[in-house]
Amino acid sequence: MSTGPKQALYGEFALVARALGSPHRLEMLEHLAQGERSVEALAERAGLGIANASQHLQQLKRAGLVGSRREGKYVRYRLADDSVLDVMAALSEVASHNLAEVALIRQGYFDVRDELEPVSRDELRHRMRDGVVTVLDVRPQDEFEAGHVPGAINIPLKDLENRIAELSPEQEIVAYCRGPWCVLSFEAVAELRARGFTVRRLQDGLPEWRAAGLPVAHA
Amino acid sequence: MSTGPKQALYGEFALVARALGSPHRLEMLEHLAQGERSVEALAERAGLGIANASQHLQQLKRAGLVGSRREGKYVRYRLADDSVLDVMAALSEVASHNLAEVALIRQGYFDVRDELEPVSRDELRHRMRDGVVTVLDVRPQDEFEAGHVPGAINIPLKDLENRIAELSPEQEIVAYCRGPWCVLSFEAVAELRARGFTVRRLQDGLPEWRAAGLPVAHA
DNA sequence: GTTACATTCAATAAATCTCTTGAATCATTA
DNA sequence: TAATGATTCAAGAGATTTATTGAATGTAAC
Repeated sequence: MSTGPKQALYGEFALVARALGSPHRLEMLEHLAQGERSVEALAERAGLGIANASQHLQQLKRAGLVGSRREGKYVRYRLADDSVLDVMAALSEVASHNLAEVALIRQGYFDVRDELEPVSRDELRHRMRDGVVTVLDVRPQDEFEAGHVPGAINIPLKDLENRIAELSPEQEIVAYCRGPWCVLSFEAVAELRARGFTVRRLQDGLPEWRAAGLPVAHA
Repeated sequence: MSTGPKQALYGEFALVARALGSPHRLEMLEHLAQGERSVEALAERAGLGIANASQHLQQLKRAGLVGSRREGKYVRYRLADDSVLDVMAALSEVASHNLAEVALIRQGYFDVRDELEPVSRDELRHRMRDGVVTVLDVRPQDEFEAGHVPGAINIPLKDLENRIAELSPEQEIVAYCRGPWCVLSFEAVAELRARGFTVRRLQDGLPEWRAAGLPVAHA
């Protein structure tokens, strides 16, 4: 009595959820959201062995979360489609609302609660049109070059301290990075605030900006 | 070198996803989306032992997906908040887009592809206002009484064959049930179509209707 | 208080998942 | 053709998850 279509659907959905249920795989997905990546690149980012990373990727593939194509010696993996971004964002929402640990981690960057509030994509577009905001992309340079918010300047987080002179203290700054989970922008905001800048985070990151149909500049 | 805030966040998100990664737990969540339920009721629905169901529920609780309160001898579990509905819907989206098995199961109910297209909540509201549609709730009676789309009539799927005379063959019917995964409405649509009715499914189910801020009628 | 009942806890075996290792495959380059 | 490099396959040890069982806890009814 167990295997009607209902049970079959539950089984398929559970397969997808289980594929999302590993920190390493989530980290790989977040990087894949920035663009195509080889197995080797993903393995290095996630701190995994090549064979291990390959197995994780195949699990993601079986769950329909990623696709791959061979390009010469390399196999390039990519996110299956934008609905994967949606499920990642939904996961982040649930965890942020209902897990005290997540709220604590996020708040750990700031003294004042209000500073956590992100800027919406719409609001940022209006401010950009009025020219009253500096958009700061704190991702590594290669990710910036593969696509970024038009008009944004790129200072990777680890260079921020050295290159802080490039930022004008008079204009409000909006920082963004990879997506709703990416802590780079949290750290950037915390550091810049400590130096007296007016900074906020953009809601989510570049992948969601692109998925919302907004323009993306390429270097 | 492994436990920065980034890794901690991945770990929390993975905890949530793992909790979603079991067919039994997903089935319990779908029932909890209809309203509060005791451990016993959930165990019976999912075909589990009491102790086993209790453990699954505690796993959901640790992941922040459900809450509970004691009411006399019973412990009533409930969905933590509406963001849980979002993540369930997002899971359904990914699976439907990217897993051939899911598409096959869904299409298994129909001959013609177009009949799969659901009616959006907005479209249904307009048709209801014009009085040109019968809204059919195919969930069991107790779930209907706990809350339903105003004006809907309740014929549980298993009674549909006997009570088919209650439906007017002239008016279009829109059927709904528990949510994006619920196959009751699929089966109802298939059966009614076979008998010459004009039927479509509502997008998602009652929990999503309520979460969208639309009115809900009680008993 | 004692009894009955719903739920949780604790302990265990079976199943599944993860990571490592070394060999196999597939496409490029010499 | 041989050699190299990227990825996948296959097998096994270790850790985690699941379902079962029986005992413990907490609440309501007698």
